Amino acid sequence: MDPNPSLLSSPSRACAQPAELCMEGRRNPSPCEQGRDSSFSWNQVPNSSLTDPDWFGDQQVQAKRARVETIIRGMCLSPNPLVLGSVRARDSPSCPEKARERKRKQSLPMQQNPPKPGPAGTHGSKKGGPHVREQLHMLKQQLRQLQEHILQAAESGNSAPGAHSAKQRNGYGRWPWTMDSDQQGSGGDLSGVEKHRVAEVEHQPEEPRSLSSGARALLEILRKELTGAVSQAVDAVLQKEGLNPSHLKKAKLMFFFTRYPSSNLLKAYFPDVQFNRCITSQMIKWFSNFREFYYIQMEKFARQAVSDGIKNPKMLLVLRDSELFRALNMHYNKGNDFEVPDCFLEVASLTLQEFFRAVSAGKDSDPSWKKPIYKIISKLDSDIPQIFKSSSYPQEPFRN
DNA sequence: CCTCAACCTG
DNA sequence: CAGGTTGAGG
Repeated sequence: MDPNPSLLSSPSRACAQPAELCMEGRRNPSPCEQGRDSSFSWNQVPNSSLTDPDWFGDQQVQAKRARVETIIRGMCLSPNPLVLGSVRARDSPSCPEKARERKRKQSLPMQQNPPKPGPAGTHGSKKGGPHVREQLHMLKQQLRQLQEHILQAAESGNSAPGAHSAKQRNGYGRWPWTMDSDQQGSGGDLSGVEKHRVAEVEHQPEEPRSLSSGARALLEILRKELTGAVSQAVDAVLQKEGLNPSHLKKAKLMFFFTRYPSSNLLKAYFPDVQFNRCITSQMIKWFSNFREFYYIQMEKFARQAVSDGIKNPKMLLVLRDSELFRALNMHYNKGNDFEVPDCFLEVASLTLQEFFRAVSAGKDSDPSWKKPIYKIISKLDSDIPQIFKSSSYPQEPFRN
């Protein structure tokens, strides 16, 4: 119940004691208290940062989306979706669930009998993408079911002659209405356009009626259904496919609050990610890399301070106009579209001071001299603002 | 054994 | 940033 969270004495001290120093560059009285129920000043976040139209420029995501859509369209047109294999191909390296191959094998001595006839060097079967393939297959089936339903509906609820011709032309894997929508749109972008298209259809009061109103209404419904299905499919596939650039960006921002996130925490803050071993360890790895950069910078600047003849560690503060801050901000908040929380500056200052103390005391002769520092810093994680729990944060801050 | 984090490398 | 390696710890 202590209102003053007692995480070590250090963290608070960093800013509480040398008030004179802190005052220099600090703009606000530390908003990020470490208390359990600390209230984060999120709402006051940067009006300025919201003006950036390219906030988390999701061009990569869009590109990816376009690819997926192309694939899905391919599924519609080709009964033999070989295309699937090339789906993910490049960017994200697949994570072949490190098949723990128990090497105790060899109950048979000598003669290595590699049952794998495969070409040397290639990993047997698993070379295909991760789960994307399965997912696409599922989606394909779903679309197929939809097709069936549609046909059934068409047969039962419609006596118009026009409908029959449509049904007859509907060969395996060929859907007339998909052609139709392909024709009116620009080839590439489905999703974005798609939704508008649906809206258009809905509001279109009347079209030239060459078909019975029943048939026409049905077709419209069908089109709606299909576009909806495709849209969902795209989203599903996209969700994929593991971690995307916006996830990375979000993770970097989260680093301002937590240097040592637990996997549970990550799960809580990335609700749109389906965690499995690979994804989890990849994210953990991200933070590991973040820390690496962070500590390297700290050490670098600490040594600099030492060689500059600085004596009092308290003199070392990471302020928003410092070089160190620029380096860190550049790394974790490149677009500078996020306001770095003060709690991070405090932790950074403390880290810097710890490195300074260690180096100036010659502790760095010990191979594991950093360990104690890591231990200290690992206890200084702050709570992460709830907004981060939104899957769409910081994406589309202006959604509606 | 297995996991995790630091470390090193590309 | 991802891979691979290593050493500490459960």
